Amino acid sequence: MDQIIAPVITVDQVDVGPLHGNLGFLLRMAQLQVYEDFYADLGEYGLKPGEFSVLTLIYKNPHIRQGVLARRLMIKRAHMTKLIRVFEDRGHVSRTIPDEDRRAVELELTADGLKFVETNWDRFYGHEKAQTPRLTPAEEKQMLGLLRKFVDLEQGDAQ
Amino acid sequence: MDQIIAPVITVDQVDVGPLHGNLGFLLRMAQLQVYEDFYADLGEYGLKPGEFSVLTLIYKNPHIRQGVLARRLMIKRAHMTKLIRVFEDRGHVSRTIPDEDRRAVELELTADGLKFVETNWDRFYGHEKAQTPRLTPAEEKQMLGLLRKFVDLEQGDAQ
DNA sequence: GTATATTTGTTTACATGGAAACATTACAAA
DNA sequence: TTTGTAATGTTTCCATGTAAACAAATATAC
Repeated sequence: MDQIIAPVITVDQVDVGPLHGNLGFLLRMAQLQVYEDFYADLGEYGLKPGEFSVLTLIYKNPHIRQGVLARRLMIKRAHMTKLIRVFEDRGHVSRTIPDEDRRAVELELTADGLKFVETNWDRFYGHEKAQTPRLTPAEEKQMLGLLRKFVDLEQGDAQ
Repeated sequence: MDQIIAPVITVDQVDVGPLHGNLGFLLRMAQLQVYEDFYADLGEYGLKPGEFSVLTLIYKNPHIRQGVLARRLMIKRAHMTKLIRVFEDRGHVSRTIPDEDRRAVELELTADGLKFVETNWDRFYGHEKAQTPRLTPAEEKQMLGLLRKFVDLEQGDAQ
């Protein structure tokens, strides 16, 4: 007796339903894909996106306070404490408690930290170019602009 | 003797440098903001974005296999195992091992799971509307289209 | 001035998610 | 067949990130 077998759904047949128009879902997927590319390229150097962002902001804003850094990168203070401790242990970042406000902590790159950032700068920020072009250059520019507006980072131009 | 005090950097004065044009960074920031809104609205109901996505896909694709679901949502198989176990314990999802391939697991909503999805559908997918409009409707539509193209989900229409 | 509230960073305990090794089943080669 | 290889899901261990309670310093109210 023949049996009716339900067809097996393959990945590209999956009906994502309303997720098709869901911003949170699409942002998450996009981010995962970008990170995947990132690690495929740079994983071997032990560079991580979040860590390098932190160092970049300290590099660009010496004496920035830990809480300001955390808010700007949307990293929780509790987590920032741990991140900074690692950098301090590596000798890449120094912490100073300012006299004006002895609750705060001001951050600075050490000489080693500076060297690390500068030698890895291109490897890190030149990275986007290498990717498989999922969007045309015009589309990518458009998307970056929309994202900046979305996250309220429209002011000023890039480095 | 007067002392020269270095000006304290505030959040909106932070120079983000090349992160200004960095896709990974902007995507991450955008995603964090969307999730923040989401939890502000729906946190009290105990709904989580990832969980509801899983249920939605099982709802829209009954008998989908666990691995297919994982790949589509870019969730690692190891993690999917844990997610599905929770749904099973809650009585929202049932697992079946098909005869055609006894390694696989096919997923289905239980009656309770179906009820849960349907009663929470609007609360979940009607959510985007309520947000502070960071983008105009036209810009939002544009962004969704670009994101879909970016993540290769262009085919088909929503819902 | 003193009391209260807020800000800043840390600690601790927990939640979320991934990597690697594994067991089982299916497939391919000979 | 049987022998090796790949696919599927699970387990264990670890990394990343958050929540809540806390300590210290500052700001605010009276």
